[in-house]
Amino acid sequence: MNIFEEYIKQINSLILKKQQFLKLNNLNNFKGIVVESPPPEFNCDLSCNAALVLAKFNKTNPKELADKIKKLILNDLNDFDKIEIAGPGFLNLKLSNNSLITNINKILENEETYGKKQCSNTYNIEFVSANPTGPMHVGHCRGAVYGDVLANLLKFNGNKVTKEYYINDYGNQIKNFAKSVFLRIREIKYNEKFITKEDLYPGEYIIEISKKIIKSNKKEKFDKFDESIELIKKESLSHSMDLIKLDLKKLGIEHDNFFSETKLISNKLVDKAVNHLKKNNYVQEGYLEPPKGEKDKTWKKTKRLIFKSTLFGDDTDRAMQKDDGSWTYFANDVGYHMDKVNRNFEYLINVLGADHTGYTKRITAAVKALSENKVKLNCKVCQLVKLYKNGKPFKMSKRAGEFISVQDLLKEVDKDSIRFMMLNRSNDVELDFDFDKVLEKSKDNPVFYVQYSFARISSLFRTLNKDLKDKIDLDKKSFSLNENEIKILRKIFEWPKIIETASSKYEPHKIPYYLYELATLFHSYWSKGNEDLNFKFIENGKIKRTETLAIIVLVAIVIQRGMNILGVSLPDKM
RNA sequence: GCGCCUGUAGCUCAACUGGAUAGAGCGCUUGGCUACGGACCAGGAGGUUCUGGGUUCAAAUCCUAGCAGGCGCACCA
Repeated sequence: MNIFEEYIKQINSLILKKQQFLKLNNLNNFKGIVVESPPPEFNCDLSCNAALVLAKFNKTNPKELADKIKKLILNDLNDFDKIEIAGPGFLNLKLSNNSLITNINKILENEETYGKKQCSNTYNIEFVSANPTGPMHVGHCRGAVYGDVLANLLKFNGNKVTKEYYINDYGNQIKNFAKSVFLRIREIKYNEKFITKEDLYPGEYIIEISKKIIKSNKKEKFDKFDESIELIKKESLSHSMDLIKLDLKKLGIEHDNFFSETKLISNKLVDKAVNHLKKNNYVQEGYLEPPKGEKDKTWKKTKRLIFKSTLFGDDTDRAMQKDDGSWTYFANDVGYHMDKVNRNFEYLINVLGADHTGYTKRITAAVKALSENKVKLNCKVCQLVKLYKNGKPFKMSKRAGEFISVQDLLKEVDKDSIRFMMLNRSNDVELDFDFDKVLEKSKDNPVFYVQYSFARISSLFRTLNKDLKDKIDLDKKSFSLNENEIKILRKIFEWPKIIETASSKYEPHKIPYYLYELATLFHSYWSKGNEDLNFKFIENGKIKRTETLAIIVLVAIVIQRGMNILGVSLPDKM
């Protein structure tokens, strides 16, 4: 149920019915006409721009048109008490008490699904996909939470969502990773000193993995790297992925599918994808231009397979093969995305870190080519996270430039705060994450502030000895809302719209912002009781007005739905 | 040189995707509350929305030319 959508339908069909009376030649399919919530200073519930939009297409005076529409609405629809024309021709509508009650009851009766937009599409969200050469660092955290909440959001609306992790377990970096483990094993077993080199991974976790491998392979001698490489690769990858999965679990994230790059190669998915593209002439042999900007002396002009991604909006065509004829990383990814397309997803979403900005065009182009434009791939880039402590840039690393791991972060900050704060910004803005702020129990800390409002509500219900799910009967004769309640109710009406834009534009940050605003209105109402005893909710252990109870339950419902989608807990005592 | 992102109050950011007098938090400042749950609430000051041009009833939002910052710009992954 979405109150704006319901009334725009009614208003539009009324206008259609009375098109001649309104002297409108062109309705332009009602494009751009919306009902929304007006700025608070216009004390009304809904606002509609129909006259403004239609006046434009019919070259008439918007205010006069607004006046006609106003009369029609008051005549034909009985949900409204009063309509005012404001500004250039906005219709500001005030709902009657009866329609307020009807709308409140609708929400109370469908509390589990309030805000849900009925959809049934299939989505694949690929996110995190951190290299399996080590544990997750903070940089991965933002994309992880973003992807997870996006999945929750789309699922809430009834879509089928597959959360996927692409494991880059192929290529040179994995070889170096295995080599590092091998050398650590030699170090432990034969006391050979581990020498730090550029390509090798020195981290503590490598030693842990090495120990585990020694333990599970007591007979193995680990004499030559070439002989042990397969065994080491397999086991260390599995240990490494376990570490990552554990981190994710602690953040409340679980993927549905892990897709291995190695399997992609062994199943010849790349060859299949390339052949598919060749048939359409999207891939052919050719030469690439040397990279512009800094001159690279090692550049050689070599004939190779090239994907014509410029046909699909990329800036330059892309190499599918290296000099030695093997596939590039991109070619493998094309194979992977061919598989996604074949699995019949309607929408693909890739959540990437800021360092992959330059990659999005080519893979988006590839999906267009692979699916003949039928499947939409949307690459969402999460900008950097900057860590602060006490307002100062913060580095926990022993050596400069080393990333702070998720484990380190989790030692200081709980999952709820991490999740909420990681979404408290639009994904394409850099995010400052302050360790101290996040731990504060104050208005400074939005997580706390929202949770606190729910704790207050829970406490209220304990005092009343009532349950949030108890039925509420609103009396039509005596029904009236005070100024605070009407403000809150109007905010509650906005919830479905927040869900709608957050999910259709992939902007989950709308939710924390909204919840914070809702919590503010509630805290404000609560405090009114301190100034004026008339505003106290309870008298002699009983609620004074049923209306208040209903409004508070609505707040609880929306905060629960919202925090549920964010994956943040909502304690009833704090 | 090229691409993507960003530029809004002193600071960190919103702005229903083209709507009405551009809003929050922090900081500054004035006051109130001290247990329906205290960790809050109310008010005040603070703006050329980076700059110039354009599109229209209407621009922070769209187009265009610049400026500034960030991230990238392999046959790495």
